[in-house]
This record gives sequence, C-alpha cells and structure tokens, in this order.
Amino acid sequence: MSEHEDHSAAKRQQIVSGAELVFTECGYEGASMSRIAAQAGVSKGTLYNYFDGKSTLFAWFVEDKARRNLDSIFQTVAEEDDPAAALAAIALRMLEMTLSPDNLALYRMVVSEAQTFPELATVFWNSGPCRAIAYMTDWIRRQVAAGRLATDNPSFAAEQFLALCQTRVAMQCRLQLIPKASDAEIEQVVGGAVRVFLAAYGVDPLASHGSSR
Amino acid sequence: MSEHEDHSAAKRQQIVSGAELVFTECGYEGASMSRIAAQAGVSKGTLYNYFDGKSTLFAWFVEDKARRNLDSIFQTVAEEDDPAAALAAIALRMLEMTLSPDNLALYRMVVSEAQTFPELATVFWNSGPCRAIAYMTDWIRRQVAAGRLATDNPSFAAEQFLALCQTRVAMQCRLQLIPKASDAEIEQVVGGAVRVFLAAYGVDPLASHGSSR
Amino acid sequence: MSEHEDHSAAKRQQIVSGAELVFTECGYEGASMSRIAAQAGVSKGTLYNYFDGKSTLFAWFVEDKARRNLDSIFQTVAEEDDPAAALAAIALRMLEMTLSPDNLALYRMVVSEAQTFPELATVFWNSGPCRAIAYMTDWIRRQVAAGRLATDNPSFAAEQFLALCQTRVAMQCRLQLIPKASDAEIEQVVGGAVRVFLAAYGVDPLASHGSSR
Amino acid sequence: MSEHEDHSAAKRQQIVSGAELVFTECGYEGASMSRIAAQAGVSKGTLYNYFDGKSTLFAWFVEDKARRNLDSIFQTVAEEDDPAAALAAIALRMLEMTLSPDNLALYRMVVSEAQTFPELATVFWNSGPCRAIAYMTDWIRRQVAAGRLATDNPSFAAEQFLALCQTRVAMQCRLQLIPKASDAEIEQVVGGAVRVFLAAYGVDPLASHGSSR
DNA sequence: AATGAATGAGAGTTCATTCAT
DNA sequence: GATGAATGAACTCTCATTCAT
Repeated sequence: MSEHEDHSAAKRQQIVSGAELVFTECGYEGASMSRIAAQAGVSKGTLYNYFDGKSTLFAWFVEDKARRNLDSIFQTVAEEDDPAAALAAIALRMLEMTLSPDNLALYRMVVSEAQTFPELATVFWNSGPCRAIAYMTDWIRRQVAAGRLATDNPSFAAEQFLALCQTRVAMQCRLQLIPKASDAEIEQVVGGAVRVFLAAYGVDPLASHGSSR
Repeated sequence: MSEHEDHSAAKRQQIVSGAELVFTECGYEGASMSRIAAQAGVSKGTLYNYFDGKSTLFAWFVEDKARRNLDSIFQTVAEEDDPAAALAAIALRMLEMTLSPDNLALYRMVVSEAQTFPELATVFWNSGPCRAIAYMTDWIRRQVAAGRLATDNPSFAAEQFLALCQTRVAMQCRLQLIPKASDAEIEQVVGGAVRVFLAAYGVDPLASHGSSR
Repeated sequence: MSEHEDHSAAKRQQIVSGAELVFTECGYEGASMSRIAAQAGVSKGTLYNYFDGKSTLFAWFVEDKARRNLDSIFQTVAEEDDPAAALAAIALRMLEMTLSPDNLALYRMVVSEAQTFPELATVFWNSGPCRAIAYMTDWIRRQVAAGRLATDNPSFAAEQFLALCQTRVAMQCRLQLIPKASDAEIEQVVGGAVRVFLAAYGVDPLASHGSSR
Repeated sequence: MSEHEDHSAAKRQQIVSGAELVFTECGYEGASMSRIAAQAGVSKGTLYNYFDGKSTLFAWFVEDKARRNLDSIFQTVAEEDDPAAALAAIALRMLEMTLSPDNLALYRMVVSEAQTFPELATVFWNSGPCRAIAYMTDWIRRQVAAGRLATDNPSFAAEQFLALCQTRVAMQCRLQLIPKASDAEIEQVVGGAVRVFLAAYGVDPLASHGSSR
C-alpha cells in the first residue's frame, strides 16, 4: 500500500469522479473518453493506464456510485415503536434515495445499458432495491413477532410497501416529467402508502381507522 | 390530398415500421440510419426526404409505438360486477402491457433519452401510464358511486393500485434481471394488489376477508 | 454492369492506385488510411465504402499488383532454337521482373506481412515464382524431348536455373544495398547462369564448352 | 571502465536480449517498447537511458543478432579433401543458417525495414551473406590452386554456388509458405547444388559424372 | 420522388517518448 | 541510475447527413 497504491487509488478516484460528471450528464453512449479525460483533468492516455476501456470505466463508475450513494440509506432509520411512524420514516427515506438526482441519473443509465451490461444492472439492484427489500422484510418480521403486523409472507408484503412508495412520483421523476417532487406530494405518497399498508397488514384496527378517509 | 398524401403517409409508415425494429433491437444510439433504411427497404436519402433526421424519426417512432401499442389496452377489460374480479382483470391487463418486450424496450429508450428528448417522455407518459390512471380513476369513481368502494381521492387510489401492480416484477424486468415474469409470479402480484387495495378501500368486509392472507 | 458497376469499379481502381503509392512507399504498417484517402483523392469514409478495412484494401492491392505486374512476363519470351540463347532470354526476362522497383517493393511487403497475411504470400508466390517455375519446367521438358537437354527432374532443374538467375543481384536489390543492378552485372549473371546450367544439363558438349570460362 | 562500463554493458545486453524476443515475435512495427521493457525486466524509462529510442534499439538488436548468430557459421566446416563432400558440408551449413527460424525472422525484419533503416541492411549483409561469399571465394581459390576446380572468377562462382543452395526452399520459407523444409528436400537441394556446381567448375570428370542424373 | 456515393467530424484506443521522483 | 505515471499525436473505423443524378 502506502505511496504507490495511495497515489494510484487517488488518481483512479479522480478519474472516476470526472467520469461521473460526464456519464451523469451524457449517458454512457453520449459520454466521450476525450471529455471524461478533460473533466478529470488528465490526458486520454492516462485514462487507459487506469482502466481497460470505456466499458470498464463505466463499470467502475456504476459500482462506485452504487456503493457510495446507497451505503448509508437504512442505517439511520430510527426504530420507532409505533408502526405507522416507523413506516412513514422508512418510506420517506426510500423516496429520498429513489428521487435523488444522482440516483435517477444512475437508474437511467443502468436501465438503458441493461442489455449491454447486465452485470451492472445486478450491481445496481443489489446495492439498492434488493437491500431495501431485505431491510423491510426484516422489519416486518419483527413486527409480526411483536404482534403488531400480520402476514405470512413478509418479503412480499415488504415489496408491496416499497411499490406503494413509488406511487405517482417515481416514474414521473425517472421520465423527467417533473424536475423534482414537492414535499406535499411526497407527504401524500408516504401517508397513503402507510395507510394502505396498515389497512392490509395492521392488526390494530385503530391504526388504520384512526385517520379515516 | 388523396394519392399524394396517401402515398406519402404509407411510405412514412413503412419507414417508421422499419425504424421500430431497429430501435427496439439496438436502442436509440445503437441504431444506425443505414440499418433503418435497409430494414425499411428504402434508401438513406429517402429517410431524409421524410424525416428531418434521426431524432425526428425517433420521435415519430415513439409516438407511433405509444399510440399503437397502448390503444386497445383498456377497451377489452370486462366490466365485472364483483370489484375483486374486475380489479384482478385490470391488474392483469396492466401487467401484460407493462411487461411486454416491446413496451419494456420502449420504456428503456424513453428513460435513457429522457434528458435529450423530454417531449418523448411526455408522449410515452400520456399514451400509457396517464391513460391507465384516468381509466382507473373513472372506474373507482363509479364503484364509489355504487357504494362498493370508499375513498375521497379516487385518482390517488388509482395510482396506488397501479403502483401495487408493479410489485416485484416490474423493475426486475426493466433491468433485465429476469428474462420474463412467470405466470405464478404475475398471479401472486395481481392477487396481492387486489387484496391490499380492497383492504384499504373496499366497503364490503367480506371482500377483503374472504381470501385471508 | 454498365454505369453502376463501371463507376464502382473505376472508383475501386482509383483507390487501389492511391493505395499502391502509399503502401509502396511506407509499407503496410506505415501506410495510414488517411494518407491513402488523400493520395486517392477521396475521403476516409469512401475508403470504407469500398473496402472493409485496411487489411482488405491491402489484399486487393497485393492481388492487383501481382496480377498486373506479372501478367505478361512470359508471354513474350521468344522461342529460340538455340537453348543457350533461349535460356539467356528467359533469364533476362526473369531478372527484369524480379528487380523492377515495384516488384521489389511488393516482395518486401509480402515478406514482412507473411505472418499476418499468409494468403497474400500465396497469391504473390502463385502469381510470380510459381508460374516462372511452371514455364521453365515446361520449356525444359520440351528441350529434353528434343534431345537438347538431359535431366530426369525437369522441375528441379528449372528451379535451379531460376535460383542461378538470382546470383549476386537479387538479395542486394531486395535489401536496397544497391539502388539498381547495372546492365553489365545483369549480363554477367545471365551469362553465368546459362553457362552453369548447360554445363550440368546440356547434351551438346560444344554448347557448354563453346564459351569457355 | 570496469565496473561502471561492465554494469552498463551487462544491462544493455539484458535489454537487447529482451528486445530480441519481442522483435523476433512481433517484427519492428509490432513490437512495443512496453513489451520489450517487460520482457527485458526493466522499466520503460531505463530503455531510454540506454538507447535513444526504438529505432536505435532495433539497430542494436540487428547488429547483435547478426554478430551472434552468424559468428560460428563457417568455423566448424570440416576441411574435407574431396571437393564434393566439402561443398555438400558447406551447403548444408549455409541452409541451416538461412532457414533457421531466428534468421528468417531477422531477414524479414531487415527486408521490411530496408527503406527505413538502410544501414541495417548493410549490417545484415556484411554479417551473413557477404562473409559466406568471402569464405566460399577463399575456398574455391584454394581448390583452383590445388587443381581441383577451374574458374577465373572465384568470387562469382562462389555466389553462384550460394544461389544454387537457395533453390526451392529459401523463398518458400521466407514467405512462410512452408513451415519448415524437410530433410529430404534439403538433401536434394544440397546434392543438386553440388552436382551442378561441379559440372560447371569441376576438373575431375569423375566427380560430376560419378553420380549421374 | 428516390437514390446511394461521398463526406468529415469524431469516436475509442495505442504507444513512443518524457520527466519528476 | 532506475522508475513508471503521464502525455498527446496518430491510428483505424463509424455514421448522420448531404446532394448530384
């Protein structure tokens, strides 16, 4: 390690950071190695000293982005006692992640290159959605054990909740139909997801009937 | 009009049809005008006689595809008396559409070019998801009027139902993580969406409790 | 045929002619497609409309050159009655061909790319040396039948005569050690080849002793 | 001198040896300085500390190769009393040298770069063919003095003999038309060269008629 | 109206060479 | 003296677009 590897790693990161900007702006096909080199502040030749080629660099970028962006998503979700409050917190967190500009750009790229780089789709999936499902499943299981939720398929229920969180805003943001979801919209989506989910899986009738519509 | 325009319109359609095959197989960037010309059985020059350029042709393709593919989606949904059966029929229909290879390819293209062609994202949205929401909203309104569902925001409820339909399979298909959703999976998603939706918005307790979870 | 093919063939020839100049001057590796395009008076893109790539163009050039340069080599060799005179005429012809600047350049290229383009080496061989051997073999056979030469292996004798023709000058010219063989040198080589050959294979003692060494 | 220069000379040789492998395998253009450095076990920078550049290194390689490979060619040729046996031994030796893979590769390189590096062609010529001619000339002179051969131009006769040795196999090997000459072929070429040479220049009629054709 | 030959800018990639360490 | 990271010019090849026929 030490100097050599540090230096090497630093330069790699510098290049990946430059690549991030260009890929995010132009997409995989639209990004040119020349532009990435310029953005990273290195020569084109240096790009090829550090990465085998454009596709390799793209793979590094996706993995880097996936790892960095999604690392701390679920670590900070407070463990509330009230299922409704906990669900709302989780949903909010999910939406923030899903709708962040960086992740939207990443999603678009991964989707558009899914045929060319199937392994990157897997990386993306594992780093985000898959972990969200695992986290939710675990949380639901604990609630079921505590008698606060009822379902015999926690993993499917988890996926349903996450699907509900994508009501209205997710696809519109992915398609860039709206530049950014408003707080009011997010609140509505989160509230709606929690209500519907608890109506289906909650054991306490008060929880779902409390705020009747 | 008549002969000239007919002829003209026929040729345009011939070109767009050729473009469809190539765009669907290669994506926007990957499709070359040469290959589209060959596929359409015309010369490259003719392409430019009928369309300003690649991006214009792409726009025509997306609109054509959106219109043709999504035209008959909701026309054939039987109007069942039982809300659960009706919802299941609608959900199945939705999923068939969403997961058809052609529509997945179109979705990927529209998403990946959302930054470059924002107007195409709108076309796509209006031709599919937007109309699905409108249809669902309308249907829910009628059910509410008939006393079979209860909600004060039919449009939002509609969007939630459609979001529930995308549980599990939609993103995985879009990312090409799985080649095709199995019938069993589809059934599970559809059944789950109907159950959760009716638990939240159904008025007849039997409807939602009938098939216990 | 007619206009299209004529036009096409003419342009191909125009390009091959441009390629010939550049390949001959720079060799295969040293020749750049840009320079060939400029030399041929067409754009780089046009090169690729007519030839799949550099290697294909090179193959066309070699075959064209081989065909054109060597076509008429042996057609005009006079059929002398005197074996010594006939051999001298053939030898002279052979040397002219072997030592012509164009053929030397072609030889150098074919030799240097023999590993990369083995089929071109075969083309070169078949178009020149191989035909020379066949011609000589045939001629010797007729002389043997006429009782003017004696050998039971005409083909090997032919190859020996052609080898003798390459005494002194051939390798030096191939290596560019001398810019051009002088007439005196050529005469000496030709005379020497004839003398040695007839000493070995002539039946008339006068023929080989006539011009004493 | 001594330590510094020894050290320096050793490193130079180490580099040249690495270069030999790569040049022989890839040719001049195909060899990259990176690969030569790796093969020689030094850094790219060191290459340039010892040699001005690729062309200089190539020149050193050619000279080294020429010197080393051809050094001992004629030292071990037994001095037979019988001219026919001696000629056969010499011819065999010549062919072994000419057709050895290393020398073929060197020949191809020198020929292909003859325009770019004319001085290397001279080096190659002087180290091999030229010395072979000198050796043969000397030998013939001694045979003439001993009354075993007759010619008034020993040098030209020598060149003729060496040309005869290249019958059939030499060009085919240079063009890689055949991977390797068989022993039978070599024997035939050697035998044929000796026979023809002695028919022309031998004084003992028995020598050339002994093995009649 | 239809053609397709021609274009040329720009893509990804390689590599001999330099120079700060 | 040795290193190898950095360079940038040059490479082959592609393709959207134009225009004379």
